[in-house]
This record gives sequence, C-alpha cells and structure tokens, in this order.
Amino acid sequence: MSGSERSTEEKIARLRETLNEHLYRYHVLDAPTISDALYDGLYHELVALEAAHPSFVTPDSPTQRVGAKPLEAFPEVSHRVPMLSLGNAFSDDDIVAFDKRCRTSLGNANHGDIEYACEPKFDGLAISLTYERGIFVRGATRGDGAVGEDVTQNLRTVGSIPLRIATEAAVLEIRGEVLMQRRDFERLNARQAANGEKVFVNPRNAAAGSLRQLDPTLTAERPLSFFAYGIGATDGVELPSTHAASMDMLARLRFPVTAERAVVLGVDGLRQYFARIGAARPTLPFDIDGVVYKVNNLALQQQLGFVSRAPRFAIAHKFPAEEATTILEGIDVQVGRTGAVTPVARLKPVFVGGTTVSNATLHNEDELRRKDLKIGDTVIVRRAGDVIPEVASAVLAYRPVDAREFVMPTRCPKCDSAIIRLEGEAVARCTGGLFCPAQRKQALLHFAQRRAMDIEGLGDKLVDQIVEHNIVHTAADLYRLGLLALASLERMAEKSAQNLLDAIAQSKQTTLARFLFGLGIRHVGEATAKDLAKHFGNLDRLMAATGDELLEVHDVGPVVAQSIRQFFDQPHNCEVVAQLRACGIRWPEHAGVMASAASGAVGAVAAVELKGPFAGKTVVLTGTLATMSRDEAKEKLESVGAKVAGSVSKNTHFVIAGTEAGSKLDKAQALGVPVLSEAEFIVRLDNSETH
DNA sequence: TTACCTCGAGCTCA
DNA sequence: CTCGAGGTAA
Repeated sequence: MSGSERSTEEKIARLRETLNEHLYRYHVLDAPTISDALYDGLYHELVALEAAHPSFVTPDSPTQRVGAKPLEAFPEVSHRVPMLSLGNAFSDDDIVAFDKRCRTSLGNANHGDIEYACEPKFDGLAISLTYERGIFVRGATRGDGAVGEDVTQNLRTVGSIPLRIATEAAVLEIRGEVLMQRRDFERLNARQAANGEKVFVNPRNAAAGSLRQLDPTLTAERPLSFFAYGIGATDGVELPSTHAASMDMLARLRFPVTAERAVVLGVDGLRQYFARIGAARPTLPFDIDGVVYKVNNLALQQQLGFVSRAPRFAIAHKFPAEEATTILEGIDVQVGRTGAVTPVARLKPVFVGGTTVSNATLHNEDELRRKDLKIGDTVIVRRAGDVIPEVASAVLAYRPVDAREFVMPTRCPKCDSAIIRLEGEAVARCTGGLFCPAQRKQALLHFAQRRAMDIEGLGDKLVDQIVEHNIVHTAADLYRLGLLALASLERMAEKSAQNLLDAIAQSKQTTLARFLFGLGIRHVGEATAKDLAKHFGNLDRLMAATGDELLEVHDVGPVVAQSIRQFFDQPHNCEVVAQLRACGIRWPEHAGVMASAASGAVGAVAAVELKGPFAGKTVVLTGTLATMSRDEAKEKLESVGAKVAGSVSKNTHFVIAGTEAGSKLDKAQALGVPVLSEAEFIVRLDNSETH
C-alpha cells in the first residue's frame, strides 16, 4: 500500500469517526454541536472519498445507512432468545399482587423490599438489534415472539441506532422500541399534507408504517427514534448483575436509553414512580402507554423465571384506558358461523386511544342489560391497552326521551328463522343453520381460511357475492365452480376468476386435520381437529365412531364428543362431506393410534406412534435456555417422543442451543447437525403432539 | 378493532 | 386510479 493510499484511508476513517460522533450527539444526546449544513458538507466529503476508494468503505460508515436496494419481501428471522410479552397491571391492587408474588417466589416475604428497575413503556414497535463483534448485522421485528421479520435495511436508516459499538462480545443482541417522537410526527404529517400525501393517524402507526417499507430510502425519510430497554442473546460477554447496570452499559455503548429510568424499592417506590411518570406524561416528547417494572437483580430474575410466555419478574403497569363520549347510534346484530347472534354497537365515530372507533361488540343481551344501554344514549367508549374497544356505560343524564331499548329479534334478520336462546346460555342463536345466508357465508369463509383449506383469494366480499347470487350453497359447490358462473360477479374478470379456480383446485390436496377443522363442527377447533385426525387417522372411522369412542381421544370430553356425533348424524352434513370427497379432496390417511391402543401397547410403542418434529429423534441440549431449565426442556422433549442425549454425534438429529453454548455447538456445526435456537425449539414443541 | 403496506387486477379515461 | 385480499402490529 502506498503512502498516499494510507493517508486516504486514515482520512476516511477520521471523517467516519467525526460523522458518527455528530450523529450520536444529534440523535442520542439531542445536543448537536455543529450545524446541519456543516454536517452535510462533511458527509458529502466522505461520500466523494469513498466513491473514489471503494475498498475503504466499512459497514459502519454513515454512508451505509441509506442506499440499499428495495427488497422483494422481508425475510424471516428466528429469535435465539424469544421476544416475550409482559403481563399487564391496571390497578394498585395488581401491583401489590405482583410484588407479593415476587417476594413469595423468592422466599423473601419477611425480608426487605425488592429493588425494581422502572422505565416508561414506549408506545412503538418492539425490535431486536444483533451486533456481531460490534457490527450491526441484523434488525428484526418481534413477530410472534419466535420468528420476526428482517428489517435490517430499514433500521440502518435510523440515526440513533449505532452501526458499530465498542464491545468485544461475539454476539450482543439489544432489545428496544422504535417509535416516532411527537414533534417529528407532526412535522412529518405537515410535510405529507403539503405534498398531498396521506397523513398518519398517530405516531405509532407512522412508525409501524415506516418500518414496513420495502424500499429503505422511504424509511430514511421518516424521522424514527430508537430506545434500548433490554438485552437478548449474548455470546462472549459478561453482563452486569442488575438490569439498571445493563442499561448503563447500553448507554455507555452509545445506545439511546430513556432518561426517565429509575431504581426504586418495594411497592411504595413503584407507586411513586407511576405517579411521577403519569404526571410527566403530557410533557414527554413521545407517547407512552404505561410503565414497566422489572426486578432489578438479574439473578433474582432467573430465579423467578417465566409463566407460559411472559416473565414473572416484570410487569407492565398500564395507564387507565383512554375514554371518550359518543353517541350510540344503533345496535345491529351479527350472525356468526355457529348461528350466534351478537349485538354490535354502531357508534358515531370517535377518536379515542389513537384510532377512530365506530364499532364495538356488545357480547350478548345480558351484558347490554347490565350496562343499561339504550339506542340514542350518549355513551363512554374505552380503549384499553389491549385492542378491543368497549362501550363502558351510558351517561344517563343525557339520555334522550326517545331513547330506545334494544330488543333481541325473534327472527333472524338474514334468513327469518327463529332465534332462540337456550336455558342457561348467554348467547342467542339463529336456528336457520346452513339455510341462513349469514351462517353460510361464515361457514364458507371458515372453510376457505388459511388454517383450514387455504383457498387464497376467497375473501369476504367474494363470499358475499357468491352466496347472494346463489352460486354457492355448500363448500362442495366451490369445487364445481366454473368460469361461467363467476363471470357475472363484480371485479371478477377472466384473470381473477381463473386465479380463484386454480386456488380452489390447489386446496384439494390437504390433510385430514385441516379438512376437519374446515367443516366447522362446533367445539372442534384447530387443536381438536389435529387430535381427532391423529387418533382416527381416517375419516370413515371418525364418522362411524360412537360417543364413547370419541371420548377416548385426547382432550375430547362429553360436550365435544356429542357435538361431533350430532354433526355426523345429520344426513345433510354427511352428504356434503361425500360430495367434497367426490370432488377430489384428498389427504393422506393412516391407521391412527386406535389400533395400537387396542393391541394393548403402552409407553414405548405409543411414543413411536407420536408425530411431530421431535418424535423418535435424538436431541442434544447445550447452553442456557432463557425460558426454562435444562430439566424442563428435557422433560418436554421426552413427552413429545424425543430422546435427549448428552453428547453430539452423527446420530444426533438436532442440537438445541441456548446462550453461551459451548463445544457441543461447534461439534454440531462440524458434523452438519441442524441447530435450533430456543425460539425455534419452542415453536416446534408447540407443533408437537404430546401424550 | 383499526391502521398500515403490498400486490394483483379491474376499471376508467385519455 | 381504486379495490379486495392478505399480512402485520398493537
């Protein structure tokens, strides 16, 4: 390398450092020390130098934040440590209970107060940032907790996310929230409006929408912020002993960490913190929907562990649900797939909790009476931390003289069949069965849905049309559709029609479980359908099964058994099933587990009969799992038919790697044995059949 | 329950 | 350009 090249490389490096420093001051410290114009000048100098010397470009250069090409789609990423959700608390009682639970579980009931780390709960999107040897390599959304979407390109454009951090850790995964600050949101909306583009309803939606852009240059134009609040997977790094110290560490690594965090003692400390943040809420630069409390000591956190999918050592204390008053303009009824007739509130649209609410379920008649709601009432609508809006109560003082009481219709508005409500049941039902177009539509929609027959393109508008036009009565009719029948429908020209027919034809090859689920037998959901398919293995045997035989199926009790029997006792249903099979619907059939159970086989034989990703497989555990102990993992694996071995060999089917995985992981990689992350492991466990 | 993005395709008007 | 469907997120 020549002397001048060396000096160019050094110059580029210096410039990079300078720019990164200014980005940090601007985005994280919120205290820039140079003007935007000066920054731009330096930035363009770097762009020019890098363009002339492409070999000196590094992944942490500020120029690498933008400019990536649009994606086709977001790839999936599985989280090595699952991204769990938090339990919610809404009242002081809930908090007292939380503290008590922690103290009892820690055997600490009579000792001092527990130390809690507190922070605001940002109203944004949870994401994970992975750094390998200090370089930002991957950013992902939470997804279902186990698998999220890879939005690395978009996250690179977020100025407050460092592209390189000063750590020796082989892997360091940071968890945090992407959000849009109020001021940025308002400015963005003003700009959008000025350009004649759509304005966003609230900062959270604006942030979510920005992150979902396939073209990162669009994301780069959106003023997103990031705040770190936790650490996920790590390799080769020693973590501090408390959460607060971890946050301090993140701050030293130059991640934005909220200034509102605090460490407090006991319930009183939690109360004071909640009051303080509640008071500060309107003046905060971003939206929050509560605060989060975590047991500060990480060792104690481990001791407390997890319940199902949420940690026991942390809780979200939500602010009271936002409320607004509006007019209850009417109450319609909705007829569901099972004929259940549900009253639905039609509200004068009102903006509450960040969205416009115009519909809300009223559940059933009793609920309505209890709340004493009349049509025409001024009502209080509430949108809690969760998603479902609720009509909380009527303001009786404003009740107009002509307010009308809701009466449950006695005849179905769609098919005029009688609506009856059985003794002791809360729901009223339309007795029209499949004669009722509303029920027929719902049944078809259910049949076609992804988790059932998966007929792509058959949505509710289309189902509406084919039912209204009397083109389709039963599911079997779908398989007899032709181009001609579809020609009369709206938005159904040749191409769409052919696509739909192709999708229908494709759905013929399916599984017994999907088919059973799709039939929409009451009390037979996805899980029960799987159980039934596994047990009988064959539809004819299931249809012929007596109530007692049905009771032998895992998780089937008298109610479910009776419902299945009833379904197949109706000649009409058997007829439709026969027609469907005649139309060419196919699934692999097998002997089921009945045969082996009847032959008196137990234990080992039953385990071999188990299906699923782990049945009959040899699995090796390595590293520390976040959500369960080694023993628990072993127990769970064995219950789904796996053999848990101690060391990796070529006969090992899977290695499950937690954090700090050691030589077993290396060996697995050397032998080419598939390695599962904890999250992938949990997902597969859920898909397994236990006995 | 609502809002957002993306895609394919239909519709409309030049 | 507009619509429906499908997916995601809280």
